[in-house]
Amino acid sequence: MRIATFNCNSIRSRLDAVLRWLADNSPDILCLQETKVQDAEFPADAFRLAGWQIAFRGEKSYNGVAIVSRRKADEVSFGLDSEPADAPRLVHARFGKLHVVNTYVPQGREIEHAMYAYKLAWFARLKTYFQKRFTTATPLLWCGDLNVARHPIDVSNPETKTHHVCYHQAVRDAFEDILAFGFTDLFRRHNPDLVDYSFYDYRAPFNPDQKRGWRIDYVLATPPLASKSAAAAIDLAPRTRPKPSDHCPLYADIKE
DNA sequence: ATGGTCGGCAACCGA
Repeated sequence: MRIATFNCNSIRSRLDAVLRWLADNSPDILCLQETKVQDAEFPADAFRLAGWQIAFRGEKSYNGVAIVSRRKADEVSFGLDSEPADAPRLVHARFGKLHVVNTYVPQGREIEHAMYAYKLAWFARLKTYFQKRFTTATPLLWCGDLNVARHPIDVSNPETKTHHVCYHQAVRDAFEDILAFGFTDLFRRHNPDLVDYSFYDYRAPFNPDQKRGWRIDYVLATPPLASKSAAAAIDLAPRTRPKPSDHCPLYADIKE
């Protein structure tokens, strides 16, 4: 089976790009982030007409997550179950024994901003969420825009990014603390030395060789699935199409 | 070099 994740930066604006990516890549499950639309205005019919099931939760202008799937989920839930109430940043779906958690982690704005403390707390809350529901024996995939680069190889010019909210030591530590639950970073497992990014800031447009970016989107798997993982890659194609995206789809192939 | 461009939405916020 193929599982993928894509921060689409507005599902209405990127609808054609997403449907084309689905048709071209035929994933079983695609996790979307930053759909940026209220549920009543979500273009669900376009997915259903193309043969896809979809579960979504969003709000006006910001955030929003969705899970597109060939098969209908047996169970869907939304959000962290702890206080304070959170923006629509998490959707969980179960397909038989397989659990998928799709998150859009708070970006954090600035190290000194309250949103960065919120981001660090969000990671801690997510760890509790996983610990309460799952064990390392659960076939579980954690996907999404996690707004953190793990290692120097995962960001261009890392020495200049140590005070950035997506590479600061505290957020990297918070991420590793959740990975220690038992997650394997499938892209890095299959491409141990490959410099490939999943995000390219629109504000750095003179980037023809894709040399300035970040690997902040992930497919993470617990041992029962990591052991069956066969390949993982970032697809740069949507960056060279008529409506280029800042994030790139990332997918992993797992043997049945 | 400390900028730059998007998307939503209708002024600027967020990334």
